[in-house]
Amino acid sequence: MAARKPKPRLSRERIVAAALARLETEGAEALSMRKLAAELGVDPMSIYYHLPDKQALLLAVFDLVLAELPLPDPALPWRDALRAVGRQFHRLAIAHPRVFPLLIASPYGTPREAQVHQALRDLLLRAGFRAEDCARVTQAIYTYAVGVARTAAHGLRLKPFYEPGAPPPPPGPPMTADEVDFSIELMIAGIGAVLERTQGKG
Amino acid sequence: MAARKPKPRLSRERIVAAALARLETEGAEALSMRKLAAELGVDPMSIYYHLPDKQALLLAVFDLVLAELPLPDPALPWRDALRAVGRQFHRLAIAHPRVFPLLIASPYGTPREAQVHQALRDLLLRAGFRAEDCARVTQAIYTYAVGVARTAAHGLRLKPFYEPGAPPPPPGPPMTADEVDFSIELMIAGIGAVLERTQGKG
DNA sequence: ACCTGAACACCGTTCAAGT
DNA sequence: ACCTGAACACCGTTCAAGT
Repeated sequence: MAARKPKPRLSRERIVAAALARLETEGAEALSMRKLAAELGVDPMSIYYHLPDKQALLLAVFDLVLAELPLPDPALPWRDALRAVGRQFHRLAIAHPRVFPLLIASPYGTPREAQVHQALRDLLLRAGFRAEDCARVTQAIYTYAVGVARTAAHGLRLKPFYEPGAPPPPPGPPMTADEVDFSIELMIAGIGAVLERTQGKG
Repeated sequence: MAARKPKPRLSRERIVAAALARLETEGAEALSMRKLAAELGVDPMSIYYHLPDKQALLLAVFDLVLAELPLPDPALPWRDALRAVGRQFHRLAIAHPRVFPLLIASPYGTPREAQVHQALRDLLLRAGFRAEDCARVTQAIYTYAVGVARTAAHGLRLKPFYEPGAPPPPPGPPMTADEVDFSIELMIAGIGAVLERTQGKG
């Protein structure tokens, strides 16, 4: 008779995937190296053979999630390309409401994050805007995306003040598609206005 | 001879102030109930008489910091009022680079946060915009502020990838005043454009 | 009313060892 | 090469007790 748990061998991939799954379903405080190991049917220290420490594990999870974000389409006019990326990002933030708050709180960047950033900058450069404007606009977009990530996860979150006994609040209500579209158009209008101001473009 | 440490009696205020100071100087991971108690020259459990738990302590710290943010001036035209609040918020975020990442990662709101939110909404209402636009614009502003809080604390933070041995990165480089002003003008231009679109206002 | 101290159920990680 | 297990130095918090 075969073993009930096939124990398909540990690997970096399997660990990171399990960490992501656990994070999504149980929340951040449930993600400990020990519980994760237990779930994988393995000694806590086994994880450390594949990843140096918990911080590295978290960053691997972040990068896995960000890999789902498509890069802006260089064939599209910049407004359309930005709108598409904005919507995709919102979709992702809604899909991973436990991951993004951790991601934006982290002081470390991930490779994928840098890649997306670069792609946005290239998009604006190709649209013909001045290089220093592109850098600043990209920064503004990035800044806004951070905010979307949190708002998507927690909503406006003005009401539920903390009460010691109470269970942690559910991840919602998320930003609606309408609200995000409103925000995106607001940003695009702002970018257009600022860029027209420094050069006759649009 | 008087005691060397006067031990000026424990109080909620003293605890919260010490927590904020510790957070700023030593970073988040150095803020444990035990270390805080040691610094206050007191048994760890003494803190629990004044505050229910660590989460409540953190929220008290957040509210203390946010109390420094002045409300928008109702006498000013909305663009000027928003610009002033934006700059103040950036100044605050720069001044508390260890606090804001925790604040924006938290799922709980604080009373002061709700108060600021309400004041922004009132400002836009008084400016004569439609109520539902005001709500959405306020949400966009809030969303952007969250991003500013993180960018101010960590910068764009695309480069320093995590290395296991290395010490945690310093809190900077912060967003510069120029970059923030660029962002603020971008947002104001966007708000103006969106609002003009739904009604003939400016 | 305000503070203490032992105890409990956890953490992440080091280090030497096993296969 | 890959995994284990004991051990260390921590956590936040409960609970009964002291003043």
